[in-house]
Amino acid sequence: MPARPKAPASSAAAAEQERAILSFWVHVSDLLGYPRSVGQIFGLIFLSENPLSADDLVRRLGISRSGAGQGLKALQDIGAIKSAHQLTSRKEHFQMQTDLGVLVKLLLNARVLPKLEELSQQRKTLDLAIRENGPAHLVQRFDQLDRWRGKTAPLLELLKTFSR
Amino acid sequence: MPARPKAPASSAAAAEQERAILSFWVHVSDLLGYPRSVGQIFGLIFLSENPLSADDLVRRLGISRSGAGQGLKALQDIGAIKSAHQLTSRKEHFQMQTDLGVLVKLLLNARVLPKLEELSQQRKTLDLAIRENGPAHLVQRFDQLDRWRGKTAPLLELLKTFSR
DNA sequence: CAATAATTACAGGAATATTTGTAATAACTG
DNA sequence: CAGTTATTACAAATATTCCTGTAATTATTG
Repeated sequence: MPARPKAPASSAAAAEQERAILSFWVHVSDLLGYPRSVGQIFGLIFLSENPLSADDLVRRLGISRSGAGQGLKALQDIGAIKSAHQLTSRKEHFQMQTDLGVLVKLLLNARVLPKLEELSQQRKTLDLAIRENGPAHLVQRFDQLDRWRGKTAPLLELLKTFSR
Repeated sequence: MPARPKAPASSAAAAEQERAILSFWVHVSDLLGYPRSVGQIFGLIFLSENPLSADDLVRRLGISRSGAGQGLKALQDIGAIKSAHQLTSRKEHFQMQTDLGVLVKLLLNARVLPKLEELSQQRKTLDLAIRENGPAHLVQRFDQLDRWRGKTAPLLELLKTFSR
């Protein structure tokens, strides 16, 4: 019987549950535009009682060492995980950020809002230029965009407020 | 002098403006997870005073006929453009949806919300299962997720309300 | 401070996504 | 309803993204 030290209440069911949880985080990762492996890595860290090293991930996911490194870096950059130094080992270990609320704010700030801001800025510039010297039908197009903006701008403001 | 019938106030500047507007829509398209060509196609339709046919797009973007067809289909599916039948030609022509507010709602409903809903459902299932028979440290993880949910759920509700 | 262990940078290869080309289908015209 | 024009479906080609393997760099230990 292969050794499996931790809480294997019903070993098969537990394994299935782990699989489902990994799959959940892979979906989240995908929704946010991160590669599959990033979701898997976060999933394992979420699942694990103790902090994990890059080599742990290599072993359990079958990915390359550098792939693990890249994924961990991405997760650290957005603040989803943080380094947790182990006394017994020299390798760097990682655990999940305890306050996931912070994570959401960081994600909005780092990925979503900058893009939206840039688009909003671009739109404003174009709008001005077109109204200055563009053909009539394009002015009309930007009028349409303005009406759209009237409806969505509150939502954007809310997102911004939320992310502070 | 090559013929250019419409409003060429200052031909070079106008061309630059068109390029900037196309680029804007390509960015929007990318943000929403659509390929580049979809953004370009919508951009041209946005720019054009009159409805455009698939062949117009082929000519002006240098893409293939079937690529144009696929892009147009995607834009129709989300309601960004609509078919506008021309008396003079047998080809199908397209113009942009006049009410872009509708577009935002459609996008939310068709792309964003379903994914969020599915994740939310998955989370609920997992949470229940873990609390029923999972190890203590995982129960704790889901407690953390719950706190996160407490902060983001209102935002989700708002999105849903908004999209109706 | 030499020797070793761990992480990072980056070019090349594998996997995915997008675009094209062709062939089949559908719609219109005389 | 035969001939023509337009659209759609789908396999193959191309481009992009992601992952791996190696080499260079940094950190740690004795």
